[in-house]
Amino acid sequence: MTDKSPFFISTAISYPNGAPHIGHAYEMMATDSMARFKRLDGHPVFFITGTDEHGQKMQQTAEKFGMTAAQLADQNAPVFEKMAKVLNLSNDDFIRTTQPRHYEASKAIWKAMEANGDIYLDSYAGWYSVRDEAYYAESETEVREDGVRYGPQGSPVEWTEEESYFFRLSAYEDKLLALYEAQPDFMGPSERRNEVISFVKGGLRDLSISRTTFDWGIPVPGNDKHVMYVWVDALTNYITALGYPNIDADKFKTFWGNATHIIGKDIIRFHTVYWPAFLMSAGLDIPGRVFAHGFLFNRGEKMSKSVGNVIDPFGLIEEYGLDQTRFFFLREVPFGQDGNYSHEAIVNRTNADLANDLGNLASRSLSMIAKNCDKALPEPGAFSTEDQAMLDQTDAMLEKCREFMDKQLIHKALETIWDVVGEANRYFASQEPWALRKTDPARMNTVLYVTAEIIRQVGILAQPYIPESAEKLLDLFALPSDKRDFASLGPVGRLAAGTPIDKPSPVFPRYVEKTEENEA
RNA sequence: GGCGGAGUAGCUCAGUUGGUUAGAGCAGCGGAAUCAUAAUCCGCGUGUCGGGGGUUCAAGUCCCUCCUCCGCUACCA
Repeated sequence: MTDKSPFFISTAISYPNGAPHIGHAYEMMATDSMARFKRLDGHPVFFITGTDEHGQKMQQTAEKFGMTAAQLADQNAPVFEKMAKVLNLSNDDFIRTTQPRHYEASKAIWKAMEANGDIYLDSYAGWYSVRDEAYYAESETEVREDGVRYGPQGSPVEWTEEESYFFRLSAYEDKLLALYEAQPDFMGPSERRNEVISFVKGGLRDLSISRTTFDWGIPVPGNDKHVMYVWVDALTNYITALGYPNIDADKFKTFWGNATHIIGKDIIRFHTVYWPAFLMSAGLDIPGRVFAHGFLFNRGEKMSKSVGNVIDPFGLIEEYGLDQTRFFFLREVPFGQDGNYSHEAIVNRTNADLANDLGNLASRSLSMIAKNCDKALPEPGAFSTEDQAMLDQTDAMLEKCREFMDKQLIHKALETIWDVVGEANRYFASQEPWALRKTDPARMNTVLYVTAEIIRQVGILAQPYIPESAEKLLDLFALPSDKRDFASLGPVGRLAAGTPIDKPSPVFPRYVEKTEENEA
């Protein structure tokens, strides 16, 4: 109600040298919930995701399939775009780094860094890992029994010598440390801070930012023999979306300056060291927050193609339902930590929280209204202590959720909402409206009214996480679309007596195990 | 090797500045109810709070030490 500042948020862009996996989907779902939350809370929001299509890995993968890198990108990027749609993302743009606008932005930031005296030409020789896209010192590598030399990440390296442009990262050590000091919330979760700080304190070497050994990338301005290092290119996508280099346009002025980047914990260094250094060099504002989420494991095991336990997001959604999938990962996994997936866990969690606790509460209370109150929300009497306590807890949800979401604690926000759902079930059972029907209909009306009001607010607050189901839930009250944002939460938006309520249709189906009996 | 984090009920975790019988959710067991999506509500845990030692009237909560796991980082044959 107070702060309505513009909000820019991004996922990392995905590398489409293969099919999307659950990790990509997870990041998208989580970021989407934050974008939706801010929108419903009255902020202008710009939310982007996309694909990072350049680099040697793309080129090599493409060669394996006998196609060009561009063809591979054109084949795979749309799958990621489709996934965003299937996940019901509310993204305002989808950046592909092969788009002309992105070439323009990348060349512009390069020139800006160059104009600032931070780019110089030198040469680089060393052990290079194609998979890691990185050079390693000889001491970091080892020759294994198979006669092949491997880098610290376990990927093969080869001796490479090339002319390369360098970014004067070493000049930014103090500035970065000052940034971390001045902006304690610059990165999260907080455990990551020390790691990054000690890395920077350990001394920064200038960064090689161009390649000549392949050509699938954005040409370096003024020297076509070089393509940009894929991370210069990739990070720039965030401002491409805002129309960079046109920094005087409204879009850029409105949304750049306090960005929130949601990323995986594996790429935190690129986002908390390189990216702010690039931005400082180019004279642009630094993001407000970089938050790294954890990895998802399949029954405690890392997912990998060789183990064959990779989860296909499309299949997951088909099996359990979109909102069930969204809810499970956002509620079950503390955001920022690693998480676990299993069939039992998702069935338990979604059946218990969605179908049983919320769905059934809506069903039993609204059914009673439809049957006993002339299909309209009854007029409540004076609120009892129990009624008022219940409403107070409900009205207090927004404030708590807001605080949690500002810190990317998605699971805590959901916990707050579902605490109310649990309390509402206890309230409903203890008030026994079905018994009051005969003994005290007026009191029954009050209990049903209070319960309906709780469901209204839960529905509104659940929209960022389970948009489709929340919409259906609110439809049960025929709530107008302009009464569904967070400004309608709390006492100001109380349901009006007389609101028509039909016999409710189920919003959250239970997941029933497939057995041979059920199949037949 | 260094730095940091973690080790609490079957599972996932809470446990403020040390203080009554260590908590929640889920799973499990028993009961109630029948408005409801066989959903809901109530009751039920002999947990060495990783091991050992110490400080204290009092420690999961502080100190020392050891073990295990994880992250970052360094290095040596």
